[in-house]
Amino acid sequence: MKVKCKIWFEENGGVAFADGRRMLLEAVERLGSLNAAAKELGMSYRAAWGKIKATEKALGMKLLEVTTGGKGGGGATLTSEAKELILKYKKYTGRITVLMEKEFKRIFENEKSQ
Amino acid sequence: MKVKCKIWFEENGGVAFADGRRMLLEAVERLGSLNAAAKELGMSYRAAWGKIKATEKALGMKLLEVTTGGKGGGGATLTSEAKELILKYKKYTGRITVLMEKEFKRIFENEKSQ
DNA sequence: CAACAATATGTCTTTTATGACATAATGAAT
DNA sequence: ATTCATTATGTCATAAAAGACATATTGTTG
Repeated sequence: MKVKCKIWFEENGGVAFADGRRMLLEAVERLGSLNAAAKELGMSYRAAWGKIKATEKALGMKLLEVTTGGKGGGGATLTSEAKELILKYKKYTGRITVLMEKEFKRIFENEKSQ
Repeated sequence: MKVKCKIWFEENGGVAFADGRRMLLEAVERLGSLNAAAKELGMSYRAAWGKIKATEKALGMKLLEVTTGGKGGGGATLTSEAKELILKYKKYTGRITVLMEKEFKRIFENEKSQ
């Protein structure tokens, strides 16, 4: 038996930010384009854009700095808020994952500590 | 912003056991009947039964000791495996919840510790 | 000013999950 | 043997989530 965990952030009740969104933002940061990021993750641009918008609305935070037109048609980069968010998110989830593994071993696999 | 977490157990990939199932099992233990437990939780017997069956299959573990017929029509009680499972589950999730709160404060609210 | 590649949205379809309905089967008690 | 409240399941309807399709907008570059 394995233990799993999904960690996400909420603001006033609504869904907000979890691992899928984090990967999407990281891909945008790396590729400089939401369209390219969506392609890389195998999802439609429409879906990716929708997730970003929903997250921005839920957290009340602007995530992408966007330009349209121009050479290459435009692009998107992360706001500093977004960068800080994914940094803290990764730090947090990494730490929790370690703690969960440790506690799981303690409670479920080390019978004598019951 | 708040952090949320859903913890569940898996066995070979499938869903298995999380908080809803735990409450259902506890209600069965208290009431001696799956039917009564379902009523208490405001779900249909069909749904409750389906969840139990799915969990038993996923974990490869018998959860309910069942009798049909007789005075009162029958009833259900928890197997010792089931009792042990919810005990450990509660212990585990309780511990993780505390740790998550603590880490959240440390990473998201205590700026100087960045 | 026409072309281009990306952002920006509305809408429709498909899939998936959840719950509702109906109907057996059980077996002690009467 | 009839009754009764429960377990046991198949099937169908409904709701929610995810994805597909189409189309407009933008603004620099050639």
